[in-house]
Amino acid sequence: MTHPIGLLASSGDVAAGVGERIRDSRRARGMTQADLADAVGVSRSAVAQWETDRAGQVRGNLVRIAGALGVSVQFLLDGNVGRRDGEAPETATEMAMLRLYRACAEADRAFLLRTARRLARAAVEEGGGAAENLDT
Amino acid sequence: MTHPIGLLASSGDVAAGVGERIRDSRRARGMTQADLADAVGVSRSAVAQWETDRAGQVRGNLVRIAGALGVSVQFLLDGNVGRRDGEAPETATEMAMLRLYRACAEADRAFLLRTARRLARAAVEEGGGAAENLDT
DNA sequence: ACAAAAAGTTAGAGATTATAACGCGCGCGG
DNA sequence: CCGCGCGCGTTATAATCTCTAACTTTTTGT
Repeated sequence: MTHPIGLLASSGDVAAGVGERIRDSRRARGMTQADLADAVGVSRSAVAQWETDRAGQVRGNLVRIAGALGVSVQFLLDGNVGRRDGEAPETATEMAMLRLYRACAEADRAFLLRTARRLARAAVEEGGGAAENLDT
Repeated sequence: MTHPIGLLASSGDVAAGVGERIRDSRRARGMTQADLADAVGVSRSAVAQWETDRAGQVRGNLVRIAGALGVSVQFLLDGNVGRRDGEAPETATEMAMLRLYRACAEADRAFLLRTARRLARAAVEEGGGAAENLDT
């Protein structure tokens, strides 16, 4: 039942080094802590705590911080290391499936999804394996 | 002009709709709330609360959630505002369709295609829209 | 229709964060 | 030399938010 999913982004602290990147980005823009605090809408000491990793996570302010600093949230969190692109349709029939799906009416799309889900499930169970076929 | 990304996160509530995207992405992978909860390491109800926007922000789990769902944090937060709308679909339901289609057995895939084609054709005729290329 | 699984909801405990206040170090002018 | 402003780090406290557990409702499958 338990799925060891930690293969992708598991090891250690996920948000390690966030403060450092915040500080670097801030200085890069020539802002003081007070400036950033003002831009984000928090107190100056809050910024100081972010940058010293005293506040493990930065709550919802992350998005505003990224906005004020002109960087992406992804960069603040990961440092832009583990860039992983989503998957795109590969074969022609898959693209066709997609096009048809888009052309359907809302209700029909729902129907298609449910049908597909049932069929897929059946296939998975038939194949004997767990749900690994639906991964990545 | 030195704002590569800063322009995106400028307006209003930044984290609106996070829950919806989490739920869509989860379903796209054919996971239950319990599965995602297991993968992230929290309780099932926590996931339910994320998806219903009851827990305003998702704290540091966002990174783990994104990892378990195979999407980027940026997508969960911003919804990938600037995505290309050409052929590559990253919307959750479309990805779901694709994923399920792939998981189906050969015969079932053919069946899905036929069904989709029929429904799509009906929709086109109904909506009076220009008949696009639904072949292939 | 019925049973089971999945999802939604609530109350409460626990943990985390923002704020305010204080201290430290540095540069500058009188 | 001393005081002053400035930028920054740190601590204690109050407020906030999130997670867990248990229950209810909805959906799914036979």
